[in-house]
Amino acid sequence: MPLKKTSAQEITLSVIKTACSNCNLQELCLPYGLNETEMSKLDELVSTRRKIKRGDHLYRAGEAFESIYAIRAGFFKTDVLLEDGRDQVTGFQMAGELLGLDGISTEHHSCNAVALEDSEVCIIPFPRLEGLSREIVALQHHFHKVMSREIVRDHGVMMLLGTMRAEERLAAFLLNLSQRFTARGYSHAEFYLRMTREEIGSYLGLKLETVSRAFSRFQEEGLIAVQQKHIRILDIPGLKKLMTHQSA
Amino acid sequence: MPLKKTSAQEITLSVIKTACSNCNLQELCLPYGLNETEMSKLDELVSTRRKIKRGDHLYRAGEAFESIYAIRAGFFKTDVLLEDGRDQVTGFQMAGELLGLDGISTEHHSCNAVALEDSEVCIIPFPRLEGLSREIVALQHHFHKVMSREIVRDHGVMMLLGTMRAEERLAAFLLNLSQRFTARGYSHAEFYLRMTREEIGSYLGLKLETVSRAFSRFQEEGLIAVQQKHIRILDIPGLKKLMTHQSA
DNA sequence: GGGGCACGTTGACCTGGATCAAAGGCTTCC
DNA sequence: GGAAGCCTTTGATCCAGGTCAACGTGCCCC
Repeated sequence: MPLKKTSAQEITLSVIKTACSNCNLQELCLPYGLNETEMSKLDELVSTRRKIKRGDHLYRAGEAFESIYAIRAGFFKTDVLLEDGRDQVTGFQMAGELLGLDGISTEHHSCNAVALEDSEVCIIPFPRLEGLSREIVALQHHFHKVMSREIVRDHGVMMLLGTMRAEERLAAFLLNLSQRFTARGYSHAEFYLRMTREEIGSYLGLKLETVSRAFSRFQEEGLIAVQQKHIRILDIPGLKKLMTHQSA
Repeated sequence: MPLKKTSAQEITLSVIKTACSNCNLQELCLPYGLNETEMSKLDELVSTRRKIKRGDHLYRAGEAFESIYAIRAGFFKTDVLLEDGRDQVTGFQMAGELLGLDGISTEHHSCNAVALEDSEVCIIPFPRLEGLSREIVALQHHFHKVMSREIVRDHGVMMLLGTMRAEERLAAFLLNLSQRFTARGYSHAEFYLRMTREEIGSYLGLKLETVSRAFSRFQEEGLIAVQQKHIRILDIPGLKKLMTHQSA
């Protein structure tokens, strides 16, 4: 149901629920820093949602690029496929994060986005976003920051893949998840992994067995408690130390 | 020497030389797709240059971010430093490419940019670029594409670091350089490397000895001719095959 | 134009993580 | 509720690339 500008008295519960101006992810997502008037303009733009079932694709590499997506709820992975069949997970995305920025470049998506649990995204038609960000300085600037942040994040992953040993990579991965869950108001010490050992390994440039062994080792050393996908982090400073101090 | 707006008859040779509208890198750089009027507006913005000597920094991690830079001539590397002293080269940049996009995110540069040969950059004050890209749709759109391209490039490097073996990485690296030199009108088969084996290794997540051995191996197999920094590519299909076919 | 030094090559050996293999536990879907 | 299959763990072995070491080379600066 597409949504038109509404006066105050016409606002229904469902409208309230679907507007950026009422979204509790504002601070993490695209609307960051907008005033009320600006926010309501953005509301008009971001009016449709899409639910994606666990295991389904939000988009696939090669498809025409039309929109970016803000994750309203759920958890995704993005991955890239090489001609010879090898693939790699390039990232895991959670609520408030944007998907699809890779597609702007060629006007075709360059990776696959797959839901790792039942999820919902806000659809942001890209040409209209460009239009609005010509009007709203704060939106333009924040969008640029978000793209830049993605570049910085990728440099961090390159660093991880290029210089860290297996256990350092996994420690960095867990600390990163912990920090992102914290920013969303969840426990920083206890969470369910949405992805398999193989997907973690793919992201970290390791084989699934190595990931599994590293988890076991962390458990032996009292750094974490693992049971399958359920993780409890017991010693954050310990993990940090392991990450930086190991191979000086 | 800062440059002010000039009327037609005031234009000197040095001004002509320094304008985007007369730059032969237009097609690769920021002005791509602009009409004449738009180009002249961009000329006003991109009015100062800076020369950087081999080995000098264009900017350092932590410095306040104010401008992005378009490489007018020369060759750069960017690298990131970890607290424990480990570092990694995150990219090599050549004429027509932009530097500094990582700084938008936090308003501080997140990596170092170092000239690998005597170089010259055009300084593009970022707030003014944002201003102009609110006026010029084509500029806005192209800038978004450039940032997105950087994200896609980084995913390619992650892929390389995460899934490829040493010789595949080096083959991918050589083919990428070859293709970028070609786009700039240089020979696709013969070039001087501006970086050391150690810098190549850092970028590719390998040790310098491994890079050196891989070069020797390629030479034995007749794929390339190497003498120190001078490279001649003899068998592009061979390198491509090696890149994809190896570990299927 | 010569001396020093950073860069590059090559060899020998070692090791972290890949690979191969097998068995046990969850989840999911009839 | 039961069975099938996926996911995970753990062990044994292997090897690509790292590490250590020594030597060669060419470039740059005085």
